[in-house]
Amino acid sequence: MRKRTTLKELAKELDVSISTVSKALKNSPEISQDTTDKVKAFAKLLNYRPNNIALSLKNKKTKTIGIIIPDIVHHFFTKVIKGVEQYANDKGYNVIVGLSNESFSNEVINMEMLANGSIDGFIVSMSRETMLNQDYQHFNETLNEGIPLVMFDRIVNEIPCDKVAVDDSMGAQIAVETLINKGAKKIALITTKDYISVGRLRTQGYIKALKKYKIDLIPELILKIDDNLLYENSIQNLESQIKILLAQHPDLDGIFAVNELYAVIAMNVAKGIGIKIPEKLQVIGFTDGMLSKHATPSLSTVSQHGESMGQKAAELVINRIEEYVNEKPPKPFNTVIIKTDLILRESTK
Amino acid sequence: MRKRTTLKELAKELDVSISTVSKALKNSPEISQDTTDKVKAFAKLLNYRPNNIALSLKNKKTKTIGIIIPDIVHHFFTKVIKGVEQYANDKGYNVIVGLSNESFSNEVINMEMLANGSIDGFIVSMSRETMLNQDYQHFNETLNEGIPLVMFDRIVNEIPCDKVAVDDSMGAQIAVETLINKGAKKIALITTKDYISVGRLRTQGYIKALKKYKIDLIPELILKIDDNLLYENSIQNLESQIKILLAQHPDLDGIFAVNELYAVIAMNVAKGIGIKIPEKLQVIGFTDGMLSKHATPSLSTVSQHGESMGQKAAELVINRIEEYVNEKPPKPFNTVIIKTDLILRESTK
DNA sequence: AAAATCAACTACAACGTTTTCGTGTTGATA
DNA sequence: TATCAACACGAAAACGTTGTAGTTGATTTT
Repeated sequence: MRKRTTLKELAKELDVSISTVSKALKNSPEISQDTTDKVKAFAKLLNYRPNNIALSLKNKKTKTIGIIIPDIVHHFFTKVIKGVEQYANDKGYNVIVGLSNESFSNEVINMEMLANGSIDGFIVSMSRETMLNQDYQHFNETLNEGIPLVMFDRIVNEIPCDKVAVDDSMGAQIAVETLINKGAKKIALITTKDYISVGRLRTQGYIKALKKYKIDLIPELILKIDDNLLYENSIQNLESQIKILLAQHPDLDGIFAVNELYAVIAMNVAKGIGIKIPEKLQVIGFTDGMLSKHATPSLSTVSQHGESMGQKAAELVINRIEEYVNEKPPKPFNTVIIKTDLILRESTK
Repeated sequence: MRKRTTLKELAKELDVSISTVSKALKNSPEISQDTTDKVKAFAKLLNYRPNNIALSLKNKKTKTIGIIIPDIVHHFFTKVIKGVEQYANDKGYNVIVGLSNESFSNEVINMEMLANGSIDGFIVSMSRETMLNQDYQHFNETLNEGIPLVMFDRIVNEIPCDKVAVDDSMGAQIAVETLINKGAKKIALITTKDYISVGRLRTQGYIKALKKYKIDLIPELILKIDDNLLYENSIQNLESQIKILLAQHPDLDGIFAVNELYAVIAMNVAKGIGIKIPEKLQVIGFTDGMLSKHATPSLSTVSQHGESMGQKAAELVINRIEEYVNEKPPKPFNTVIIKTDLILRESTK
């Protein structure tokens, strides 16, 4: 087991000073070509590579960013991570992932664990519990310590930082308008409880679309799901609610759901009781994941471009990080809105 | 913007030495109760938290582990990461994620980027290209440098390290035997090219099951998919191959696919040409993800317990890491096999 | 009263770098 | 021959910690 080579070792073997070795490896003009060549050759021989940690300590930057998300087993977040990785790696940054599991305390612990110098900046999507508590102290503390923070998807006005969001309201509105234009007269909404910002915004889009087309809003047609329950229970609960909805409103001809899972479940329930999709009932979801593509019928859905969001978020944090070092006057915070695309498939006419 | 507090600052303000502050915070008996109290109070006031990087440099361990995977937009890998995170966080470790995107050079670059002191150990699932190249030098180098490495899922004998794998062959065999027991006489296999170890092993399981039941192996019934193509093309290619297969073998009554995507696509193609599932054709996949649960009909599948794999892998690396520090004689390497479970749903009788 | 003990600290090296500021040779110039 | 760059290199500080090895001054021991 060969130990890592250090400058000191190279210096000793070559009988020069550590400084000389360091400079030679950096092609400093201070060092003669002769020595430089010798040092480099020897360094290569011993497979020298500088110790990142030492560099981090010296430079006070780690070249890594932390991303904190509520759940990794989720197509959307996974896309975002991919985007972050891409941009970050391009810029020579590493990405360290923390999972909050939708828990406030996990989020706090994770951020504290990383804020001790391990990372240069954060990219965060809040946990459900944090949104519910509305306790943003850990974010503000992070910001106070001068650590850049970019929030995405689940964002909130109270925190002064850069943000990346999907145009939830508009995406939803367009989806619902599309249903209307394709002939739907009575459209149900399957959404989350209000404290989830994206659910709330998508609900607003639904309402706007109805208003625009002067369709009366029927509160009974809005299912607000509490997916705080266990996964299996939550699904069964949703299924039975949809069953009731379809039974009570046999003339329902459109469903808009705020994620693809809800949409697919709705389709499955409807198919189960013999309702033809899209002939009798049209469905549009949100998030263009595996489920949408391979459901039967395949699901028309609003694509959020998670990868772009990730890239943008990474770009924003890294800009802040490198801006801090240049001591420029801080720029005002941006909120970047990523536009959605409606992808039409078989679940709409 | 309040800067991070250091021991030095605390020392200066309190007019004691840095050592005293450090020791007081660690409750050293060398320091009087009086001083200890004062230091602690002041540290709390200034929100002091030790700098991780400095500690890493001093202790020569970073308390973070790197996980390198081919793709993060993939239910199985995502489950594994979750398992790794869980165990690692429990033990006070952070997790840094690197994506190879199935590319050999990305894998190498990512590992080199992290091996420079940023992490204490690796958890890796090889990229497709690495398996194809059979170039494992970067792994061996890592091991030579004394960095523990645990491989999972896509493993290979040539690398002397701990491994975590699914019992691919047995999982597949049981699945195929189940199809046979449920009345299937002519069973097709949809698998990957042979250089993917898991595909190869699952193929072996298929063959074993046929042999056991004395069913002749018909080479035409084995579809070896090259998913090295772009996603969309790859899917279209697969669809047309399945279409041909079903046309040429109208008596086909079983399909075993080595992942859930292939299985779902096969079901969709079959349904498209009017074949009833499971009455006429039974299908079993591999990997228990979202698709399996919510396809119509829902897919019977072999569950690989990704989360357990992740936990086990994390346990193995961390054990190695902490073993190294204790300078114990190295233990022989383990290969842990995680057993699969067959989950029966609607795609089988 | 000298020596030993003790409590409560401080100094310093070390972890691996980078970088600033020397410093000792050269060879050329005045 | 004294002066001065130019050249090639080295010493040391700094990043933030920790732990070992002093260093005090006071108290106890003999």
